Amino acid sequence: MKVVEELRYLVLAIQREGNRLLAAELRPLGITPSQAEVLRVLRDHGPMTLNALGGLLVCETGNSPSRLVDRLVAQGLVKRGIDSVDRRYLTLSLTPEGRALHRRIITAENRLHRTLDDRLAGHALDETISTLRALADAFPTGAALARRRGPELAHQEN
Amino acid sequence: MKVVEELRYLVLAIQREGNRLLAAELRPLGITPSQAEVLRVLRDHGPMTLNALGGLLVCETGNSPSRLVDRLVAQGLVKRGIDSVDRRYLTLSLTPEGRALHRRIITAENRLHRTLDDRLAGHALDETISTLRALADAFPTGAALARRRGPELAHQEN
DNA sequence: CATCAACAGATGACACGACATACATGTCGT
DNA sequence: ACGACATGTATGTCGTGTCATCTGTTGATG
Repeated sequence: MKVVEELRYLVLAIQREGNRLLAAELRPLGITPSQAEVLRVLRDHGPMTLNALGGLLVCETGNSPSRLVDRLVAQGLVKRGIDSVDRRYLTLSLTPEGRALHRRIITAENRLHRTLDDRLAGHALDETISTLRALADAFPTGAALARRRGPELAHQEN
Repeated sequence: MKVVEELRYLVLAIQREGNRLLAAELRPLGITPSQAEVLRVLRDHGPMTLNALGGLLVCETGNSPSRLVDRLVAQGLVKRGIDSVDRRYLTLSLTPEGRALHRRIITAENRLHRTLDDRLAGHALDETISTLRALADAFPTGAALARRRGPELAHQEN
């Protein structure tokens, strides 16, 4: 089995299991990992339009996460306003309930991170991270992640 | 952002984009990445039951990939027989069409692998692979991958 | 033999995730 | 002002992926 192929399957396996573990942690909160990512981005990067949100999400390639947001609005976690000067734009922001839930999400994610840290004990992650970044940064969702890492470092934002 | 958290998002981004690229390569063949994995496992590990297939798939945690197989049967790529001595068991095997398609799948996957190799040029993958294995092997689907790497090395197969 | 537990697989329900397309709103050239 | 075009969002469709539950078959227990 080629090295790059094993890498592909390892990434697949880890993503699946990580997602399953996180889903289990989040289930008591009534949300999914993708929904948690939306809340997190809205929390960290203030009110924004649907397109801008899509550009910061890793979990969706961007077309536009209308339906993902729909469910959060239905749960009262996100407020969807209409921009008054250009009515094409939405203004997405967290409701107080969304902000409160965000704190519990952090706790749940931290439990997952402890689990992962335990499994990774004894492995230096620097080289792994930099290798994976080299792969990811060339892709749109990898770029989304780079934007979230440090907006000040990103060039040519649209 | 914690290191392990960045790792989680990198894995997510790479899995998504890798899947998208592979899906694009496979689209002309009329199958999806998950379906390709089934064909590959059936090809490499002979006829088997649905449960055994589930145990070797990374793309699904195993409950049982009935519906995944359904579509392959509907396309005439997989034959679903019933074990004559115990009618609970299926006997899944490739049809000649499935075998023929498998060769074209290999070609498509190789195109993806070349793309990934290019992006990874200059990065030594050994440490990355071993770190990711440490993470994956503790999980069921990671164990599936380990079984596919070398059945002779796996202990306590069920 | 009757019953029941264990097991293989199928199915229902729900939320993604990707793609294509439709709709609504704005902009710009003439 | 009008009409082509661009842009932001919504929606339809399809194939997963996960969980829960159901059905049918076998085998063990009495």
